[in-house]
Amino acid sequence: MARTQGSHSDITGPRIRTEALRLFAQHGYAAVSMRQIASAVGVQAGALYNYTPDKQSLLFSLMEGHMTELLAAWHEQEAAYTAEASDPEAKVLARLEAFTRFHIRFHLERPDAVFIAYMELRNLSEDNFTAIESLRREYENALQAILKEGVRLGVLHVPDPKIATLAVIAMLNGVMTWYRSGGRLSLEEVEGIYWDMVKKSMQV
Amino acid sequence: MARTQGSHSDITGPRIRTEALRLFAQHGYAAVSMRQIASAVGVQAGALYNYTPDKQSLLFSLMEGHMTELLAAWHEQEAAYTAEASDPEAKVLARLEAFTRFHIRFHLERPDAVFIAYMELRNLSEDNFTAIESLRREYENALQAILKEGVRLGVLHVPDPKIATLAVIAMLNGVMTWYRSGGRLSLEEVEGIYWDMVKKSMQV
DNA sequence: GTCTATAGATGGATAGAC
DNA sequence: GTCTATCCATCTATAGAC
Repeated sequence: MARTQGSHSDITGPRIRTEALRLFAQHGYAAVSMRQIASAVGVQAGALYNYTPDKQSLLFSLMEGHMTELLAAWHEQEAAYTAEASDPEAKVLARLEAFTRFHIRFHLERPDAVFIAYMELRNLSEDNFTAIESLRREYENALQAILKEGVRLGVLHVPDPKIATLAVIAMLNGVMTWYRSGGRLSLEEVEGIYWDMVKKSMQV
Repeated sequence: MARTQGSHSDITGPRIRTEALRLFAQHGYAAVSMRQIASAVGVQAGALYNYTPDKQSLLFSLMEGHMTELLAAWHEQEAAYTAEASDPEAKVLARLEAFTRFHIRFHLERPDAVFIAYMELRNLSEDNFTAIESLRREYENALQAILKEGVRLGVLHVPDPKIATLAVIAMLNGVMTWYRSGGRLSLEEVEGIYWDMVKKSMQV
């Protein structure tokens, strides 16, 4: 994968992120060397340091980018769905369904980023960890707000909103351990099956 | 943690496993050195090789031990619970509840082992990976059999038993990300909340 | 069974030429 | 911006003394 010597700032930057993401997801951050990443990109190890001050910053940047994208995508999606429904009761259920389907779709589209965002938390420095945890909590709070609203309106039965939030997200995350596109079930069917379980698990 | 030179076969062996488990869970297999493990145990790195041929075997042994314990404990538990109920319909629901409560309890008692069994799969050699995956599938099949039986008897509604199995296990595993003993909720309460969700998510 | 010492490999990161 | 070369730390695993 050797490349002619010269300047390639525009393509090398993104390529480093792509390959690092893939390798970190496959082997784990600690098990991947800068030389491996460089080799996958087609440059020498030294060249990586034109794009990241060190390995830790590269990991953090990947995780932060993912979490930021996730939050932005959800806020956009939520706004779209919420506008449709009529009364508050239907609206909160529509938001819950929207969250369920959005979460599955978004995460299945980026299995590597999701994997890293969860598995590599312990390899973040203290400050970096705090920052990522804060973004994660923000996302969880989005779902928790829906559940609380549902309880308030009497359309959901949730003994403990915090636990239910984490339980739902954990359940939905499970889809990534087995789903392969082109398999037995379409994405639409998978979303439907999970939405059925989520909805029923909180029935009044 | 220096220790007087001499023979300590009986205590060093288990101590190595305990400390390796803890360190692997905390920092990840690839990020933990044999020297760190040795230091935690109170011996020099060379001494570890009296107990394991290499680092990889140590990881595998920990994971295999955990999975074997899990299966043995469930088989024992299942037999006990199943005997109680009367008709087949009540029996299958009792088994599902038993599985739910057992899974939560067993996993909360060994957070480190569980964490490793899930997170370090990618650091296993090919053969070792196959062996652990086989044990994991065996455990999943135990739950899947319950769900299928429930469907057959008409007491459970499950669009896809395989997916439902993985969804339930994923949801229950989520408890480990937040539960701390001595916290707001007792283990009994937590089990109850999750059982409520599991049961309802499969209601006919 | 544990120690000390070390071989041999590999890691992150930097310096300086082009 | 990338390369080559390299420093220095650290790693796994082994050898041999006790």
